[in-house]
Amino acid sequence: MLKILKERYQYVFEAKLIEEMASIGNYRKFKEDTIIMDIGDSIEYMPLLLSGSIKIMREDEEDGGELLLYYLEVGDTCAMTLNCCLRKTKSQIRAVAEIYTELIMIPVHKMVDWIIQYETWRVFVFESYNTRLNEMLEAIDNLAFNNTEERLYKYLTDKAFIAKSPNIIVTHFQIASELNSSRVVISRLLKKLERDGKIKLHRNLIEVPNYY
Amino acid sequence: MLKILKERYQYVFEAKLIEEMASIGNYRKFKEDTIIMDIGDSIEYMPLLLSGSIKIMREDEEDGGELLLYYLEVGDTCAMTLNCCLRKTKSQIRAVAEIYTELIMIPVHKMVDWIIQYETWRVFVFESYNTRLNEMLEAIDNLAFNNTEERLYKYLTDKAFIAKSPNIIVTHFQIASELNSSRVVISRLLKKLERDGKIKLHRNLIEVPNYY
DNA sequence: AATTCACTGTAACAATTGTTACGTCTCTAA
DNA sequence: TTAGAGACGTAACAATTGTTACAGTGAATT
Repeated sequence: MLKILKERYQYVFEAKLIEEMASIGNYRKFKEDTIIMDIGDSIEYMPLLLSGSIKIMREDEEDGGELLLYYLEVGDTCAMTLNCCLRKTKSQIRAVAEIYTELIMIPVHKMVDWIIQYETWRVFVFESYNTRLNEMLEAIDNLAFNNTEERLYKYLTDKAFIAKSPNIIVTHFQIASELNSSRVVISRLLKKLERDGKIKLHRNLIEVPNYY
Repeated sequence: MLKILKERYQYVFEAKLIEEMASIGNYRKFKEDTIIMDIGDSIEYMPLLLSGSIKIMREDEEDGGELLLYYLEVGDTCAMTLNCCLRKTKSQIRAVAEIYTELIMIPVHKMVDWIIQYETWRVFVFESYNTRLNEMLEAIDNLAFNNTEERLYKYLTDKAFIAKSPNIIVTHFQIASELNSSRVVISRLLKKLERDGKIKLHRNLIEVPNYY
C-alpha cells in the first residue's frame, strides 16, 4: 500500500504523512456498480481514492428519483465525508463505484490531527472543499440554466471522459435515472443528438466522438 | 465592535479570539439590496455576519439569468469565501444584502493562523463548510425534484422566514428573476397558490400566513 | 386633472418535458 | 427452438413552462 500511495501522492504529501497513512489506513477495493456508501450511513472513515472513479448521487426522498451530482477521481476525497466525520452526522449522499475502484479508508480522528500537524494535508483538505463546492455549483448551474438536451450531452461527455473512451456502455433507462428524467424523453433526445451528428447510437453503447 | 462581537459570539469563540477579531477586523455596514460582493471579484477578506441577512446568488454566463442559492444569517460566514481566500481565486457568486446588514471583514492570513491556533475557530470553519454544503444540496434537490410551483412556495416561505414577517414586499418580476423563471409564469402560479388559500396577493406585497 | 410608468391579470400560443402504449429487435435461458 | 425479458423507437397525448401581446390598476409626477 505504501508503494501505491507513494506513486499517487508523493508530490502532494510529505513522506512522513504518507508513511503514517500507509500504516493506519485500511485498503479497500470495489467492483463496478458497488454501493460504497449510502444515504443515511454513518461514517467513521474518510476515503482517499487510489484508482478508479466514484459517482456521487442524490436521491429524492419522496419518489426515489435519483440524480448524479459529480464524479470523484484519483487524488480526490469526499468533502461530504469530511463533514460527516467531523460532526458525526449521517451521509447525505450515495457513492457508487463507476468502475473498479481502490481506496484507503482513514479514521476520523487522524483527519483532525493531521490538519494541525501537516501543512500539505491542510492544503489538501481545503482544496477538496473548494473542488467540491465548485462541482456543486456546476451541478446547480446545469439544473437551473440548461435544458434536458444540454444536460444529456454534458452527461455523455462527462461519462466518456471518466471512462477515457468515446464509447460508453449504458442503457437509455440508466441515463434517465441519473438525470431524473424518463426513458422515453432520453431516447427522443438521443435520437435528436444523433441526427445532429453529435453521437452515434448502438445497443447498450453510445459513441461520443468529441468528449474531451 | 468588541461589544457587539461579545454579544453575538461569546458562546462560539473564546474571549482571546474575540478580542483579536475586534482589533483586526474591519466593521462594515450595507443598506438593503447593496451588492456586497460580485462574481469575478477577488477576495481578500472574509465576512462574518453581525446582523441582517445576505442572499447568495448565481448567474447564468450566457443570458444573465439569476438564481437565488441560499441566505446567510447572523453567525454565518461564507464558505465560498473561505475557499477564495485560501486559494486566491475569484468569487463564483454574488452576495447581496437582503436587509440592512452589519459584518466584520477579517483578512485572509489570519483565517489560516486561527485554524491552527484556536479549536473553536476550527470547529466554526468546518461547521460553516458543512452548513453550506447542505444548503447547496438543498438547492440541488429543489431544482431537480420540485416543480416551479413548489419552488415558488418554498421561496416565499423562506423569504418570510428571513424577514421574520408573513408579509413580504416583492414584485412578481423580482421573484421570477430569483427563480430564473418569467414574470407571467410566476403571476400564474401565485394566482393558483392564492386560489388554494396558501397566500394572499396585494400590490408589491404577498402574505404568507404559514411561513415558519 | 392628465400623464406616465411600473405592476398585475389574463389570453393565446409555442416549446419542452412527461406519460402511456405498443411494436420490434436482440440476447439468454429453458 | 422457443419463450421471456430487457432494450429501443415512435406515436399520441397530457402537463408544465415559456413567450408574446394587451388591458386594467394604482401611485407618483407634472
